[in-house]
Amino acid sequence: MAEKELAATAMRWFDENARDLPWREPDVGAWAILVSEVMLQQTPVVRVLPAWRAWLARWPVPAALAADPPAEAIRMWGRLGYPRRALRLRECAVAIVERHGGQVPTQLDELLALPGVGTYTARAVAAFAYGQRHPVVDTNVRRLVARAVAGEPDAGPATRPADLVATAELLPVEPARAARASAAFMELGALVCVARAPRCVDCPLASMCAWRASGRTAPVGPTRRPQRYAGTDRQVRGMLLAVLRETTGPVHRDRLDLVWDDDAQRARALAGLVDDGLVEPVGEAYVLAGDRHLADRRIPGPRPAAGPEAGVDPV
DNA sequence: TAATCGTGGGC
DNA sequence: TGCCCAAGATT
Repeated sequence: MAEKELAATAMRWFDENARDLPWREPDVGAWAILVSEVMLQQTPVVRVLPAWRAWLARWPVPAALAADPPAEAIRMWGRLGYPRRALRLRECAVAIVERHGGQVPTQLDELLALPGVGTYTARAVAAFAYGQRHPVVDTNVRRLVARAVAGEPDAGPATRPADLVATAELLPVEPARAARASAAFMELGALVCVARAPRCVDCPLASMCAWRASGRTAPVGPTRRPQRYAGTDRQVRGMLLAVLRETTGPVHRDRLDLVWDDDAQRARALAGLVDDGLVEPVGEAYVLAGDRHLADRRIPGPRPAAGPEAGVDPV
């Protein structure tokens, strides 16, 4: 009972307060929605907006992206973070061309089988692009349901099957309305029922919120967060990739040496980038994956190559 | 299950 | 300033 009421109230609020996001326009196709969902994985909306427009202007259909080398996708990804997503999105485009005739598949299991598409993204596409009735559970929805329904101050660290079940029970029966309810829950979680300082004063669900009814109990223990960034391999990877991204053609390793002092850590980070398929070694230099054809460009380095360069020959 | 994987803005 | 956090996926 209260469940239906929750969705109905959230949707009424959504009618008046939804942000004007371009991927919510009615004529937006499944590919554009899929691209937005991947970009929005752990990346704020404001940073995604321009990247999404540029990406779709260049690759309006999956086949277009599939036809370009990974390096182009990595560059276009810019500074959105987690560049493996760019790689996977391109692999995703390849899979869509090979397995689905260039059309984003409609079935949940087919979507889940795509590279870089997990529990959340598959359901988001099925619901928002195709109007199917699936629970769409992201961090916002989990937090909102944990508070409003379970009366807890926060959700657990990862999405579990039980989260999908709990959210599914809140959704209206009619598929299109269910999808809209999911969007409304997400928006409420993103704008009102936020993590740090929830704005219960502005929340339409306040009167039916279990957490608020309990007096907004505090979290039990300090939720551990091993998130540090400074000095990690992640930071070094980011700095190395930034240099490669902004350079056309091979970057000599002596140049990459300038990026980070710790030899062992720098080597580890670089090896990781190669291992992930983001970067390729070319002789004594490195390029973004798929840019080996630029190896005949002059490689900036202190020592001009004498004789035929080892390892530069195309395979 | 928990760790890993970028980046930048807000407080 | 340093920490928290943002529409997760993968191993």
